[in-house]
Amino acid sequence: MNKININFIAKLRTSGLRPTKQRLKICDILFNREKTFHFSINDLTKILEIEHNEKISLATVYNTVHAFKKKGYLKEIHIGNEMSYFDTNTSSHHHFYDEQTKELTDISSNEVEIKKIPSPPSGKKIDGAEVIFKISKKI
Amino acid sequence: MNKININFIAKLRTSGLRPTKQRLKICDILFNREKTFHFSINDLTKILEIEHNEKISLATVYNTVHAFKKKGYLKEIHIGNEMSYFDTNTSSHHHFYDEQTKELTDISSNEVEIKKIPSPPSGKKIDGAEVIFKISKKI
DNA sequence: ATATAGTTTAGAATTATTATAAAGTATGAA
DNA sequence: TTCATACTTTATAATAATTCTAAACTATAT
Repeated sequence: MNKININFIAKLRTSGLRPTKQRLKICDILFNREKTFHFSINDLTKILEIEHNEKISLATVYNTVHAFKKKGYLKEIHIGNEMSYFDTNTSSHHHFYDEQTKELTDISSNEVEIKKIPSPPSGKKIDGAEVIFKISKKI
Repeated sequence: MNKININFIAKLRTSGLRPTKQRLKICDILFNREKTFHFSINDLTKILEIEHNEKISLATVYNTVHAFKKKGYLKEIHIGNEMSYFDTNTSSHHHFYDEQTKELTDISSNEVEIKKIPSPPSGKKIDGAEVIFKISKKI
């Protein structure tokens, strides 16, 4: 039980989530990283099983990830044709998406500037913009 | 068998797709429209069954839509958390996405201008950019 | 300690999509 | 025309991602 885990315990408690050992383990995997992390539920389950030798029920992995998303600790991304991806970088940012490798890379918000913004449909307001730059191998 | 259908027959033939009655019916629904059309396989199946009283096998609807996509007559879009959506507007363009109603609206390419473009990862080239403007009801 | 509300779990259910393999059909050649 | 053949359609089964369910478990406040 290190300092980092104590922080997670506090973080979860203030969010109204009980700091169970499953949630703490998942926190450890997701948030003890230098770089932001893009993952699917399947990725996370594999990491838990193989790298950490933890057998957390699949339903719990879903529950936890969705709880973290609801609390704003994760962001859900929908790109590509497959399943849901989650991103530990919850700030507004953009992505490179490699259609060949299906790989996602973050682009920080200040690297993109949208000059001309369309006016929203009447009665609607724009909450944000996300750009996906499709990339492929240079030939 | 009107003029429009004859055009579809020619179009399909030149694509190497046989103009079957199922494909022609789907062409009629998708492409005889003023505005571009965003739909899921489920939407299209419902339209076929209810509005046109056609019972085309679900597998055929999938096959046809994917064949049309491969030929470049449809574009697949991945936004929101659900299933695949297809767009009859295959030109490069952007979207408004209403997170409350899950509704998609087209934005033509010339209404958006990206000023600052990030440099792609090494060895990769940028093929295109798509912007999703998230909108919600004005309060 | 203990009651209670929040959590985890295995397994079933649901939903979207793809695969299969048999029956049907468009097409070009004879 | 007729016929062979390759392409299509179809119902059904299979797969895959996700959600539901209800019973067992556990953190927490009293």
